[in-house]
Order: sequence, then C-alpha cells, then structure tokens
Amino acid sequence: MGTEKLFSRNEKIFRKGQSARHIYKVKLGCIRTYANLSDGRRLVSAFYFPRNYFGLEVRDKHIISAEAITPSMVLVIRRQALTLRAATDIAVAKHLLAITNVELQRAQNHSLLLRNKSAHERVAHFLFELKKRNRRKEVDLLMSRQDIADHLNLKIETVSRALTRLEKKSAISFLTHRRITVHIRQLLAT
Amino acid sequence: MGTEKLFSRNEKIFRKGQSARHIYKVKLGCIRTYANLSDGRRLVSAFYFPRNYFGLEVRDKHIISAEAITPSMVLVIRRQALTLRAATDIAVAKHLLAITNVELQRAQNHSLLLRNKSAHERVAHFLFELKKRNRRKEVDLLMSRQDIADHLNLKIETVSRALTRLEKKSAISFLTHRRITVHIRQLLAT
DNA sequence: CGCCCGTTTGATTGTCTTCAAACAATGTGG
DNA sequence: CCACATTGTTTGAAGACAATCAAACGGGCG
Repeated sequence: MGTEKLFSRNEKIFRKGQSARHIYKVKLGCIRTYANLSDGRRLVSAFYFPRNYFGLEVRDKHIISAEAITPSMVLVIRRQALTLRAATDIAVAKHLLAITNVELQRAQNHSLLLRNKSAHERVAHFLFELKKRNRRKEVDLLMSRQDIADHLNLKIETVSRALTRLEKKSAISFLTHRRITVHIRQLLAT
Repeated sequence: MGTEKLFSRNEKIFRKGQSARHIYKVKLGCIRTYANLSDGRRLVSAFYFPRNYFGLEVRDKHIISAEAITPSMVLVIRRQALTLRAATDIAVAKHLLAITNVELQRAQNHSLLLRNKSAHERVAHFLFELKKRNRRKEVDLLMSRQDIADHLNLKIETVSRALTRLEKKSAISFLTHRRITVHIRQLLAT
C-alpha cells in the first residue's frame, strides 16, 4: 500500500498549509517536522525514524512542515485510500487509531517536558528516548545540535554544554560528535 | 435545560478521574479547573466566568478537577441529554462544537503563552484577557495570587512583582489588592 | 485591638541566554 | 596535496531573569 519515494538531505516532504492528502511512513533515514514561529524561531515538533508514521492530521491541512534530515526513503500513502479501507477493515481502523494515539501521546509528553524540566533534564530525556527507539548500542545523532535545540526549546550552546556535562558524568561517551553511546544507568541517575 | 446549583467558596464541583456525566455553565461567580502534578505543584488550567462553559471532555472521564473560587451559581447539564439533543437538533450540535472550539483555542493559546513569554508578559497577557472577558471598567481579581501563579507557571512573588511593575508603568491601577483598573493602551506598550 | 492570612518587598542564588571567540570537520579550487 | 573557506560544534565570560529564602506589611475578622 502506497509508493516509496526518496528524499534528499533537507528536502521538503510537505509544507505547513498544504492540504494533507497523504500520510507517511519512514522506511530509511530520519525526518523532522517543524513550524516557523512568527518571531523567527523554529520549533521542531518531532523526529521520525524507520517504522514511524508522520504527517497525520486531524483537519484537512498540514499545520506543520516536514523535511528529510538525511537522505530518506519514505512510504507515501494516500489518505483517502487509507480511510476508505479503514471504513470496512477493522484491523486497518485499529492500526490507524493506534498510530494516532502514539502521536498524541508523544505531543503531550513533550509539552510536559518543556514545561517542567530543566535544560539538562530535557537533553537527558531526549537521549533516553533516542536510545529507546534505536535499541542499538551506538546512537547516531542524525540531527544537528540546532535541531535538538529547537526541539527542546533551548539555545544551541545550552545543548552543547548539557552534552559535555553528561559525558563528564559518564552518562554518555562520544565516538564522534554525531555518534555516541548512552549509558542508561548513569543517565537516569542525573 | 439542566438544573442550577450553588457551590460555596473552594467547594469541589468535580474531581479528576470522575466520569464526566455533566457539563457546566457558570451563571454567577468564578470557577477554576486544575490538576495536581506528581511533584506536588498545582497547575491551574483555566478560570471560568458567567456565561462560560466548563467540564467538557473528549473521553468519558474528567482529566482535571474543578472548584468554585467564590460562591458560585452553576448550571449543571446532563451530558447524555445534551448529546442526544445534538443528534437531532443541528443548532444544539453547532453550539456544542462552538464551545468545544473555544476551549481548544484557549488551551492552545495558553500553552503557547507558557512556552514563549516572559513572566511579565504572561501577567500582562493574563490581565488583558481578564479585561476582555469582563468588559467592565474595574476588573475584580476574584482568584488569589497563588491561583494566578499556578495558572501562569510562576511563583507567587513573581506575580506580585509583575503587578507592581505594571502599576509603576501606569498599565494598571490598584483600587484594592483584588480590584484594579486596566489601561489597555499602556498594557500593550509593555 | 490584635491576630492571621494573603500579599508585597528585599537580598541572594542558580540557570539559561547572549555575545564572542576558538576549535573541528568537511569541502573546494588551485 | 595543500591553502583556504564553510559549516557545525564547543568553550568562556558576562548578563538577564525568575526562583528561593527571609522578612515586613496590610486588611479583614473574631
């Protein structure tokens, strides 16, 4: 169901305001969804990895934009086709509801995080989630520090400092700037 | 439609977790909805004044609690009765949708406010909204400083300082601690 | 009148941002 | 292959802001 499509680095997948005719599933790569605020800042809503769905909308228009962070293979599914199938096939309907719930949950947790947690806690939580979603030993930070900062509502320097502090506390180790290992035990002890 | 009920100061109207069998309309007084966070803090979601509806829920359980701030007269409407009428009466259905949208809008604006604005801006915005909803010359601060603080995610001292600063800038004048006049022009110039 | 609660004020601290500069990694043209 | 530019990241110092701790104030009510 749907057709695969390749997006290059920083290529737009959909824009805020466009009518939401498709939903998307990451096959390979990494996607960010974001909005540009009126004051010039950028708000990165979420990152998506292989097997994640994105582009779900309640209304008929996208309220955020999406871009590929790395070259990414994306399954593009016609929304109408999906809702039609969901109307008759209970399994499809359930699946659709499930991925919508995942998304809702993510949004709610994230806004709680931003409201209640300090900069260091936000970064630690972000890495924790990354690790959970990746399950491999090493975690690739496919997104830039700026992406992370805009996601956590922090300045890029603050993100950087938080990372070095976590390394000093042996909660993470840098292999390269963009590739780390996460030591869950020490991370949660922060 | 519905029955009027009188609630005394600080009396609970519904609790988090209760099944949401009713929706409510303020006739007289002032209501707060709130949640107690796991860390002991309290989060005041919103204040409701005469003609406002509250207690709307998407699911079947209340996710927040509600209390009367001052002695309040409240119209209690059976939810089932309302949705039944909405099923046949388009006007009722539209009305229901409208008040739900007001609520959604309020929630979205509020979380934007908390994310982007400084303490002083939050307090100024709060007073601005109060004034808009009140339309009278004087504005009664029926809620305590603590209520305001918990609504704006600030400490009580910060709220107090913001208020005195606004007075110094002639954006507001105190008649008493709980009764002020708001000078919109100067308030927006902040 | 005096107490109590809510509020205001003051001094200090901690955290994040801002401004500035150094550093590292990668790419490009000669 | 090297000199140089570009981009992304880290580090340092100073400043801004709200939280915290502490104390004084004021109004309402017994």
